[in-house]
Amino acid sequence: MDLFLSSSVNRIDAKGRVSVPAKFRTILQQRGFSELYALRALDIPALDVGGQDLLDVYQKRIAQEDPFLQTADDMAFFCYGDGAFLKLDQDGRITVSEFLRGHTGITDEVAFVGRGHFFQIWEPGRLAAYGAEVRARLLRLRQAASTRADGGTE
Amino acid sequence: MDLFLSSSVNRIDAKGRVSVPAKFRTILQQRGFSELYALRALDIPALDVGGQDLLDVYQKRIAQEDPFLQTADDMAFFCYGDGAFLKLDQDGRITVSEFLRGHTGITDEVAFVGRGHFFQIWEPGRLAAYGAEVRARLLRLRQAASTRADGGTE
DNA sequence: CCAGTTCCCGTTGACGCCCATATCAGCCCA
DNA sequence: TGGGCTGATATGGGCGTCAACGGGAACTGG
Repeated sequence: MDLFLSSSVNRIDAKGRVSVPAKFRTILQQRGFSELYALRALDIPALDVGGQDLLDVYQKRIAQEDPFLQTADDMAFFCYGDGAFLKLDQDGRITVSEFLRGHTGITDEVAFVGRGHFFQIWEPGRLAAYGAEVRARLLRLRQAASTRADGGTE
Repeated sequence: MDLFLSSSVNRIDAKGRVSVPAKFRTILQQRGFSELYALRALDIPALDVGGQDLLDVYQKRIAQEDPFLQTADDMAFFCYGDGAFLKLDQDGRITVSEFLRGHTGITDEVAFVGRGHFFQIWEPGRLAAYGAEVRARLLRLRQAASTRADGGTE
């Protein structure tokens, strides 16, 4: 299976390194990437991480915009300025730089979360809080739907 | 018959493994799956488990949503982030990770419950409590219906 | 020369692979 | 009808492999 799926938490060592889960590394290797592209997510304290293919997606999106308009400028600023390459060492670890810590609040542990064609990096506590939010929203969606179907018996 | 049906309880051994019921394994093998896809259920302390086909169902559902809206994001987060692959060992066992224990409250025994095209994993005690709830709800429904049919004997 | 980084090695614990045993159900045969 | 045989299943445990992790040593750029 070549999808990023499931989540796990790894510890940061004294040198500021953390192991990327082996499952995720395997997927990246299959696609031929030895470097990760990381991007600060817009509205959550997390980073979207993937191979160069993730960057390509954004670049193609930007190419569609009119270069004279502000949107193109904003997008480019976002994806280059708020992005970074993370190098994997021989043991499959990355160094947790200030770039990562600042946006996520990461201190000594990192949560890796699969998102399908990419994955995310979180501070474990914040991830748990966000996960609860998401579940609450989905549950409301579901209840709204079943209430309509029932005709309101609950 | 290729439906997940009936329930059974198996014990977790000292290494944290538990046998998946042979009937369920047979069904999965017939469909050609050697890996299970497990997903934390939204409103109950159980996991929905199936083959990759179960994941496909969710992916198709997500594909219907506008990828730029929050709902699509929530759904993807739920099905990838709150999901995991469970690998069967050669004896048809899975290891009960923290991923399973946290959401279900499982400690030393696991209840497997058939649900048709997938099955569920429960902590036996909670399953019994939930079963009682469900029966009570169905009973009320039935009584309400027969009361109305009687012409309002209240 | 120093700080940060990269390479490399050893340790530890978790997990997968393999085999052994117990329990049970179905079955055959007397 | 009853008793033993047989095969399948659940369960226990030994052992090798690998991932996560810690730390020493070399390297590099300022």
